[in-house]
Amino acid sequence: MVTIKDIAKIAGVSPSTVSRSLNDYPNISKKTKEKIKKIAEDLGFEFNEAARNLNRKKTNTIGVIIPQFFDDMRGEIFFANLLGKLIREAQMEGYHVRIEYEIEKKYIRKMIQSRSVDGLLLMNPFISKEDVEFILEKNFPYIFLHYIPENFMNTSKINYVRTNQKKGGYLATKYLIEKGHRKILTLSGLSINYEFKERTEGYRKALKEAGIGEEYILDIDVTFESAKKAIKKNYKLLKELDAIFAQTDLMALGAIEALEEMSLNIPEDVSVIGFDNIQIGTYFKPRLTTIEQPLDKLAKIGIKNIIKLMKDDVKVRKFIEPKLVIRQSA
Amino acid sequence: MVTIKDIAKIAGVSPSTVSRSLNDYPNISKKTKEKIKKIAEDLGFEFNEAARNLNRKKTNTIGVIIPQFFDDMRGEIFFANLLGKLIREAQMEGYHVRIEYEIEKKYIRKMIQSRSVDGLLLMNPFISKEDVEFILEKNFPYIFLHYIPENFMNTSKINYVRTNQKKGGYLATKYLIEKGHRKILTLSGLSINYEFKERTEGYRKALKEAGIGEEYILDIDVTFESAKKAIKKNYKLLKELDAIFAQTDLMALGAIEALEEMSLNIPEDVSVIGFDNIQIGTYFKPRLTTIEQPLDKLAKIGIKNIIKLMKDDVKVRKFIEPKLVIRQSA
DNA sequence: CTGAAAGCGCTTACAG
DNA sequence: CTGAAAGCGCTTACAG
Repeated sequence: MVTIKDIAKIAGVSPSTVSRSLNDYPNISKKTKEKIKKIAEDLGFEFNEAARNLNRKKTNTIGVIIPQFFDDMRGEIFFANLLGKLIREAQMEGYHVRIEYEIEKKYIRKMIQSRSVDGLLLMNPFISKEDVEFILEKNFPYIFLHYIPENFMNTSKINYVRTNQKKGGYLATKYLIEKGHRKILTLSGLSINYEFKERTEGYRKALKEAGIGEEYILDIDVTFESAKKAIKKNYKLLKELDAIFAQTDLMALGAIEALEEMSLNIPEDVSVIGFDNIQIGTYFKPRLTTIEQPLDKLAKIGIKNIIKLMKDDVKVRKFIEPKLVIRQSA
Repeated sequence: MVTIKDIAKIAGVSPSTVSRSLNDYPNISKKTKEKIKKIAEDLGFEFNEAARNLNRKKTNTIGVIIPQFFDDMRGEIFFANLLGKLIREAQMEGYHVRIEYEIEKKYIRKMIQSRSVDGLLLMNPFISKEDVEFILEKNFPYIFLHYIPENFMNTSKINYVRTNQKKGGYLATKYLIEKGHRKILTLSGLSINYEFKERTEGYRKALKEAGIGEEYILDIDVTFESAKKAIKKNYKLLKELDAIFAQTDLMALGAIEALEEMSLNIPEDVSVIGFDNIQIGTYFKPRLTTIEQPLDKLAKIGIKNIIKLMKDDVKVRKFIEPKLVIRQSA
């Protein structure tokens, strides 16, 4: 492997000069700088990353902690290549990304103490209190991405970048109301995660604004199958309804399948709106109307801000606005 | 940050002894070893990664090069969380993974020369000849994962882990034949990538084995839309056919939508089989019969073998066997 | 069983 | 504009 020492020897200068030249320091004569760059180029020299990191006390890499359920069904489909987007954004800013599951209790601690990363994007809702407190106490640069652990929801001093879930629920419900629907069922997963509570809050807010008194909330598993089952089971209730707000697209698809098997037409008999905007919705018939959580923005804003935070110790509290995507199902 | 020097001072020993203790060298008295471990634990000590990497001349990380089209539609859907699987497998083996797009011409070279990674999993079919030759010449540990660049297809000295595409095409076609079909159309993407050529070879092999003379091959874009269009356009041809082997699931779904719009029933009038086994196929009606490319195996075998190769300089040439998944569409 | 010393490949304050 | 020297935090051959 070629080092700056090798180059120094060939060029007849000191290693310091080589370092300065290759790093484009100002106080180096054009002549030697060019000579040295030429030699480095010819030899295919690249700085040894470990040596640099050790000396500079930074790694130019952003740690990303992903949740265990990331490769479950829901994760797989919803997070469609979020990792790819994070990698791309980081690379565009000149950083690397170190994506990991938190495989042991003190894993995050370890990443920090070993100085493996310069900052942390935390995407795990189940991150332990101890871990978070450690990060806070060390004043280590971090941002909660997409999720906030529930016990920190109400703390004001937390950094985050996440979708405005309540707004999403509100948009979905308001759209249905504007279409003339009054009896609107929402399929939620209240017991699973607070984001469903927030979506439901949005649902309520829209109903209230429209002066609609009746709520229909079903708290179920957030899967295709359980949505399908729930719709079939509540056959009677359904007769009175005119629209469904499913709080994930997969639930929406399950609901639609149930409705079709009951010979109901969508959206003529019942309108259905989903949440997430997974790509599948594009291929299903009827094409799914839904609320988009813009993952590319999540990635871009997350990366940009953790980098800013690594430099300046600013506060980062950003909401990403969800978007109504109108297609055929509602 | 706490270092072994700090621990040494507290324990009243030399840094060497601390290093040896924490690394569990045999020739250290139980007593001091335990004492030192206790102190390290109390202080929350972790080895500085950069220092270790510099000294040991390795990083414990595997580089993964992903293709630019990774976040295109096809990539997004087909590669469903392949990255997550790679990360998980690597972590289970005690390694990190550095996933990157090849953003500039000599990026791979740079990763090698800067000693950022110990080995490379190459997943880009468009990797340049120069890059590959550089890797080969440096004798740097690498494996082609899933793809092999076309100009190296016929070289015998290449390391790879990939799905047996020909076998996949064969299995799909053979299944259709066994179901009694004779006039089988295949929707391929011959001009896009050699993997489609291989699937088509498999198709041909199965036909030949069954003594079927007629081939129906459509070379189109491998998208939902173009498959749909192709089917509609070839309406006449279709009247004679009894089955379709679409070489991606998305094409299968496009074909199905076209057939349904033409009031044909699946599988009664026309059987359709796909390729990939993307998750969407599970939710569509009719549920998609398809050929699975087992991505979890790809990840696991890829990671396991690059690690082996980093240690031993063995040859790695592994095919992953695709699997027939029978559901409803054929 | 333990320590002193050299070295991994850089960067940079200091001196000239 | 350039060099010698110290230091980043480890590991390990050598000596005892």
